[in-house]
Amino acid sequence: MRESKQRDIVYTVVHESYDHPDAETVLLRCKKLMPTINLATVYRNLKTLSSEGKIKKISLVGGDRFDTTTKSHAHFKCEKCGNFFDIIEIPLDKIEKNGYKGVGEISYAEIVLVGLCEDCKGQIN
Amino acid sequence: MRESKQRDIVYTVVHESYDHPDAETVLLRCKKLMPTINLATVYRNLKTLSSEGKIKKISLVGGDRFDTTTKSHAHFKCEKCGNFFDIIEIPLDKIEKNGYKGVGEISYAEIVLVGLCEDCKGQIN
DNA sequence: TATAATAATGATAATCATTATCACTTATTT
DNA sequence: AAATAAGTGATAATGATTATCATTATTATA
Repeated sequence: MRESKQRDIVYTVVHESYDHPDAETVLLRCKKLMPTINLATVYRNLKTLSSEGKIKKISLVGGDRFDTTTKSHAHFKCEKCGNFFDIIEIPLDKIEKNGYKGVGEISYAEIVLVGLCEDCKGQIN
Repeated sequence: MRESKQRDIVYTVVHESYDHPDAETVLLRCKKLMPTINLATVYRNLKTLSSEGKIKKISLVGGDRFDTTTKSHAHFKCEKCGNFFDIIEIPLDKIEKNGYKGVGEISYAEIVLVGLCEDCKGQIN
């Protein structure tokens, strides 16, 4: 694996974003740092960084999202406004590892809790 | 909402499948019951049934999957062989509902545990 | 029960996210 | 500094899903 300015930029952008951007958004933010950077390069590096474990990919309806929190944590999605954010880490052992038929070993959990965010719950409509 | 043989068939197929089929697989199974049924119709009805809450859509890398278990339950995906199945229901209250900043109300959880299935764990390689 | 109104279908084009290709550029090795 | 090959940019291709639209089928009503 060789160094590349583009890959560094993609990592920096994802690492400094706290809103779980999708690939298109990552591209836009990268362009502020390097206007010539290409969409394919962003996808390529999102994939590379993801398989290296340096960033985390969250598969979601409407496209993948990315963050850099390496610890296993859950995401919350508001059904109403679409707001999407982290919730504090859920320890894996809370989801008992044993007793599930067919499961050998759990390495990580993808947890998306869906409901209403505080703001939407407070609204009349 | 009017009745349609096609929608009934799509529902029946999803309901009687225990392997979380994707849209293409649902189409193939529907064709056994109605050879003229169309892919667009399958997609349309998967969406309709899903927003009605009659079937459940699981967003996953490599395309959406469907099942009819309405109760909140978790899915397990083997990293090695791709095997994908339900694990017994995880009660929502085990994931404490309170104390997460910004979360108003949780209606359901999408939980995918990723790891190795029993068979793959047992293998040498 | 025939007819009108309109929801659903089938066929297919369009869209959207993502991946593949390939000539060119750049980082690293010698 | 030249050789090697990984990485990039531009763009075509792919695969899943959605939109369009003429035709068909379901339901309400005369």
